[in-house]
Amino acid sequence: MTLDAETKAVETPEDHAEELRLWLRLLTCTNLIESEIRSRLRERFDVTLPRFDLMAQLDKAPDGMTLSDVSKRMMVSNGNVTGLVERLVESGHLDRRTSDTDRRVQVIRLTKLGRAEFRKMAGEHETWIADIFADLTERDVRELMRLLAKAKGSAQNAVQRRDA
Amino acid sequence: MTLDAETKAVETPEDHAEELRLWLRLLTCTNLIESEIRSRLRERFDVTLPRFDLMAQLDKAPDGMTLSDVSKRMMVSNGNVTGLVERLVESGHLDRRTSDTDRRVQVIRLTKLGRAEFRKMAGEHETWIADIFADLTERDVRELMRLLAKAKGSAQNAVQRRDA
DNA sequence: TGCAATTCTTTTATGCTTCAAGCAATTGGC
DNA sequence: GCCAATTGCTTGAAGCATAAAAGAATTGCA
Repeated sequence: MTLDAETKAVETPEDHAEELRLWLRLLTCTNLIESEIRSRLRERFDVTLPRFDLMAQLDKAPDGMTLSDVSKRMMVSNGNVTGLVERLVESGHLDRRTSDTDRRVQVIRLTKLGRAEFRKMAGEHETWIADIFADLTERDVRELMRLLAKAKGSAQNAVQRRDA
Repeated sequence: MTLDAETKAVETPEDHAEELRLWLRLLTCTNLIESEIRSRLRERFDVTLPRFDLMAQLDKAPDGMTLSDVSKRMMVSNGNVTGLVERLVESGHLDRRTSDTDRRVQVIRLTKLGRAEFRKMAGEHETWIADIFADLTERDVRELMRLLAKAKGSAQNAVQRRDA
């Protein structure tokens, strides 16, 4: 069996068609769900996904966060956060102030309005997700969690290898 | 057991925390891989993922495709395709002509240059994906494929229900 | 103390993405 | 043959996203 596998690996340069199909399926599945969530957020609350995600971060940080913190947590660029925050301050959902101890730092937090709206959205959002995964059994969910964790680890290793 | 479950369902409005965590994991996992692929495409070939995806569609259609076809296949808006195609024609990767039988229709196909470059990129791309999923066993891949298919079906059902 | 390096944020240029509105060509019913 | 509806594409406005450069403030070290 081991010999066979090795022989094959030498004969045909490599067959990675399965992995490729897995990647495509992962991507389609995620995109399908993501675009459904975007639609519902837009329709129901007239809000975009990036705005929702930013508010979700801030909801977990009652004392506020710096723009850098947000940028790291959301895994998006600094410049991106600057613009996003600007629009959310504009609409009254966020409060932004310069830190007392370091004038380079901007601290943002949810306003009362922002928090109230987010909580409302988050509640519905959770039911949408449940609805979307309704056909999966508890066991399916557990297995997916496990395999996705493994896949994520594998991807992180690949990133590491390249960065090295 | 059944009674218990039902009782619980009535008492606590619902607990969908697991599904929510599954969604977040699916999203992070996909984003991690996608951004790694974007980086590599950019570094190695100075090309963006949307351009690569569009060329991938055209590589499978030697006789060309209409913009609408591309738009459906890629699941993006018409206006998006218009701009994408414009830039790829500009750079010499695509050939675009008005259909003989219907002057509304634009038919695009890869140029010789476009095809050559795409083939080169596609080859490396496949090895990147294999590298990214290297820690998964064959069995893991099969299981993930199966569960993602189920998840996709579940999501499609949810979309259907909402559209209805 | 002074100044170089670092850190935090913003700005700029470019590209992707959507939706909505609009234009051009074709089709279908009368 | 005519005209309304449909189809295919483009345009325009707004938002999201990045990388790179630059501007401010702080830190650390000689």
